Amino acid sequence: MPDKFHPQTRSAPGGAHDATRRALLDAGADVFAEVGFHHATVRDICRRAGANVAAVNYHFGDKETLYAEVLAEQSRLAMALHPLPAAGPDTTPAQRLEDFIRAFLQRVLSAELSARHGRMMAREMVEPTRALDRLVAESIRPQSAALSVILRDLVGPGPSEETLRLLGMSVVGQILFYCHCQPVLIRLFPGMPFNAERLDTLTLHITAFSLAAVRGLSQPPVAPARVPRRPKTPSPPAGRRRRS
Amino acid sequence: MPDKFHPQTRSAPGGAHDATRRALLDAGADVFAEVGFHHATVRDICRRAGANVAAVNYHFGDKETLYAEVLAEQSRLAMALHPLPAAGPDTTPAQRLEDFIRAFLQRVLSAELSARHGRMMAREMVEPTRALDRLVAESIRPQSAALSVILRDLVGPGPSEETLRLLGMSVVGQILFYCHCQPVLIRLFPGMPFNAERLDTLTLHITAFSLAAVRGLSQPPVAPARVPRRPKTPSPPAGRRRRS
DNA sequence: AGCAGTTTGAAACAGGTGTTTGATTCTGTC
DNA sequence: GACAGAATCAAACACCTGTTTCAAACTGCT
Repeated sequence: MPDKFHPQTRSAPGGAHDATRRALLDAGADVFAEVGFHHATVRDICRRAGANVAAVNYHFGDKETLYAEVLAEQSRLAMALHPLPAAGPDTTPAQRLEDFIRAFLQRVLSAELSARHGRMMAREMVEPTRALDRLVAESIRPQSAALSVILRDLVGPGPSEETLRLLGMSVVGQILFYCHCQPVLIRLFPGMPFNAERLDTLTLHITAFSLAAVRGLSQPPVAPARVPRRPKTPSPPAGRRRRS
Repeated sequence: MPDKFHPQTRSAPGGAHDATRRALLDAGADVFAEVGFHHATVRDICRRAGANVAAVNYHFGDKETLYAEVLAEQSRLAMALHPLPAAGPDTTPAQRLEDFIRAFLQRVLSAELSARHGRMMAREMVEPTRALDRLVAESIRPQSAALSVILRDLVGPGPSEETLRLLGMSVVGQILFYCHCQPVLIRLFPGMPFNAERLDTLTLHITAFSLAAVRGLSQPPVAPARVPRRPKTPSPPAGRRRRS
């Protein structure tokens, strides 16, 4: 009466049949990354996989399960291909921050993976599926924790956890910008790629920017030219309404 | 033989009929922001607008034109409600940067507008429609230029245009993070809102972070502890492949 | 009131979607 | 070689989508 059994349920890995299963995962990765979950049609995926329309439902139960499987696999793949380099005891926090930023950028922009992981994540931000909860638990939260450790080493014991979170988001925000805003970047600076080609430039810039920021914030009163308080209009819509 | 005339083509603004046209724009804004262009159904929009299914096609020609109109209007609205405060000659660059960041955050997170503009922009990043070109030309490019002017005043004439662009993207990346990554933030830090409520916190943090960064980068050789070069493994896939 | 033009409404259309079906082929095992 | 189970296939199903149709209601004139 409930769902039927689908092959993926049987965890038996030695199955001889799963050539089409693999083909579906690969085709699915391409299609989902290109057009997103809802634009993707199982007919298209099956065509590219050289399989029948019924293949998705036979091997995965439904389209959404295939999607979740693809997303998880792409995430594992990106993480395996571009892991955070192990830090020795002599590795400075600054170097570890650069490593973190470079690995993160590689994972989301990587040309080898056609930036599939980054694109799928960006889509997941805009219309989250059930797969996101798993991804946050298994991948994002550990990364967030790793970044917090690095930042803590940089800023010392002073700043609160809350401050540390904000610092982390400033770093990650810079990274993800190049992943999430490609359509605008292409239109705003045409002919100037902000993708895997420029990975090193971006890594070094974001690292330098963030390090300067963190160091500047850690030793607060450097204040070369304290801004002279101006009238300060905190009410936003007060601006310029007076043309009648 | 070609398209029929649709009311919006006639620019006559005084028309008495456009109550349903307005209702469609309003309902469309809600629905498009909530579920995105492709998930949105004209039936749903029309139901909320208290109009017939045919209303969208009658008043706008098709769904995509309605969408473009809604997007443009929301953009204008966000810009009008949270304009960049005019800067007097005595306004410091630092203050102008804060103004820019606050206005930007307000536009994308604003509760008054239910963050509609920000959400629609985020979706546009993931699956751009034709409406994006217009938006870049009319709204994003001017904003980008305004930010560049502020940053130029902060860093002086030294840094290249290219560097200025990177600085700008670091600032905007931090801002948009809170707009684009809400689904992750909610899961990662539940019960801790990173939305309009915390607008002031976010503004001050991003401003302080960016100012510290820009100042640190402008006077390069502060270098309190130059990182000692470590072996530096640049080849990413060298990791751990050896299990046979 | 009468009438042309505009605007609505219910219903239908045409096309695409994920999924299911049931027969057919393949595969490994006795 | 026979046979059970797994895997594939073409076809159909059920549903939802944007859009069209065309008659009915409404509107502002004269």
